[in-house]
Amino acid sequence: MSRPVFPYADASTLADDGDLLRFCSTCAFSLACRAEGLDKQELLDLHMLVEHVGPFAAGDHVFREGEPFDAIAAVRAGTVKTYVVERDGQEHVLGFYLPGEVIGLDAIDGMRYPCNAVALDTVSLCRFSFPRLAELATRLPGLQQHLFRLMSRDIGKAMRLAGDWSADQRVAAFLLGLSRRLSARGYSSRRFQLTMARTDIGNYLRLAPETVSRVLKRFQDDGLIAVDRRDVELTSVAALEALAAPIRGN
Amino acid sequence: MSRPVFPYADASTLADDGDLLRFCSTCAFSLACRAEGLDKQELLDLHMLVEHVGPFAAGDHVFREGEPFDAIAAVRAGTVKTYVVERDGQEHVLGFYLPGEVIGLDAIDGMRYPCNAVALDTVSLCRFSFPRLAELATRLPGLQQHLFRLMSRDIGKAMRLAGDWSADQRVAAFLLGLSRRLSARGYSSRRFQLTMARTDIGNYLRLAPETVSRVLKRFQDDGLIAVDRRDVELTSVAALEALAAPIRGN
DNA sequence: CGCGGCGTTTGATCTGGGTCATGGCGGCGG
DNA sequence: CCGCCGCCATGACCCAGATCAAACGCCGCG
Repeated sequence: MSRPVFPYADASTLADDGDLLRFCSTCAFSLACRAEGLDKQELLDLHMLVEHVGPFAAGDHVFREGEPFDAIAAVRAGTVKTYVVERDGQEHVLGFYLPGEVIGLDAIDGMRYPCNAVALDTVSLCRFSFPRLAELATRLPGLQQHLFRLMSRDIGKAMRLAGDWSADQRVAAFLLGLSRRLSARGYSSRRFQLTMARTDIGNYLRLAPETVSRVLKRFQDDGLIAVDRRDVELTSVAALEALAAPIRGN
Repeated sequence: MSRPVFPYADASTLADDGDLLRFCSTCAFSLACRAEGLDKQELLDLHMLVEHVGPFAAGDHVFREGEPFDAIAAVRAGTVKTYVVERDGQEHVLGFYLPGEVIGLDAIDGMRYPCNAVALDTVSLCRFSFPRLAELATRLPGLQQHLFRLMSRDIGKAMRLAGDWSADQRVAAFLLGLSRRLSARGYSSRRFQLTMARTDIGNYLRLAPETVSRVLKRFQDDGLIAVDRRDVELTSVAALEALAAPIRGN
């Protein structure tokens, strides 16, 4: 989490709202805050405390379990995986974070990162010092509200994953979740790459990697998807949604 | 959530810190804020927006899924269960909330309660209007920080429950979690009552109620606990902790 | 171009816990 | 005091998915 840093020293030179919007879109986090009603000056204040860090190469760690917490980060590009290692050496994947999503929120309580975060491909981040962000949030109610929403959303998401769903339901919900999240960031919702290994998917969904393979194979045989290695195409979103329906959201 | 209301109209009459502490202890929420560094005046501000609601009788609903969200609540006495009902009628327990714990945080994102909350015994609550609480939090950094921590903690808790633990591990962690949370509020950590039915425990831990029964029986045969109907005594905390170790926290 | 390793696929077998069925027990109302 | 009803316990059986085992590509490297 300490890397080449490119703070927005020139933030005050923006000319008009068009500039501002383009400026914001480099970091999804502030875009979301814009939706919460922050005005131009407030967004500039927010951007003054962003550090762009990265790129991280696949396999690089963004932070490690136990390190002191000082910042949350929004993914700007790439995929981040968070995980813990059980005492028996078993890896336990907590989440995958795509562009626009925020990592580190679970570290606020405890003031240490409770898990490891690793880049799955080439990753760039927007880093926000949390003390400074919290301080700013006392002056910008929209920012505070955005933080509350983000955290509230993560609570709901984690609770949903905890259900006792079947392997089919889990995999279908996982694929649809990726699809939805990618399309929200402008990528195709039908075709995309799995940036993570089958083993990672299994460790995330609490399934053996063999089971993930088998389910994907069966989905393909049944015409729900087309898989080739890490490339996926959803060929029957409706059927997937029927399977995943009970796990709303994700 | 609309019930007899007893706002703290007389908050400003407190004489000294002893009074204040006793005053705070009626609501664990503000006690925790006190630890975050709120001073006397700030605590009084906080108390001005508390509403004591209840009592609710066993089976009464505190709120229902889909209702508009306007307030979070700290449990003052009793146990609250939150749950959702799947489309197939299956009940899915999301959590049990003991005195001092806060319900409704998962409703901030979405502005509607995403689940039902029901009293398992006689329940009293401290209700905090969320818009007013958020507004106050912009003026009291310690309060904001406390809210961030609470939500961060819930994220971690939900993620831990999502692991693929064995029935023994789940039940052991559940018992220890209750023990720890109860003792934090001054109750015995060795002997306590299960305020929820076996079915509820199963729906929370993703186990069939029969499995809960069997595991409790085996724990008793192995000398880890003594169970009689809803009364439990932990007779070998060490052994339980060895089982539950991987599920740290709870 | 051949080699080696890892991620993945596929098949065979095993098992933890779910499901179904039955029976006991304690509490409450009549 | 009796009988009903909901919760709990216990046994028999079954199945989804884990585990074990083996072979197959894809890819980087010498």
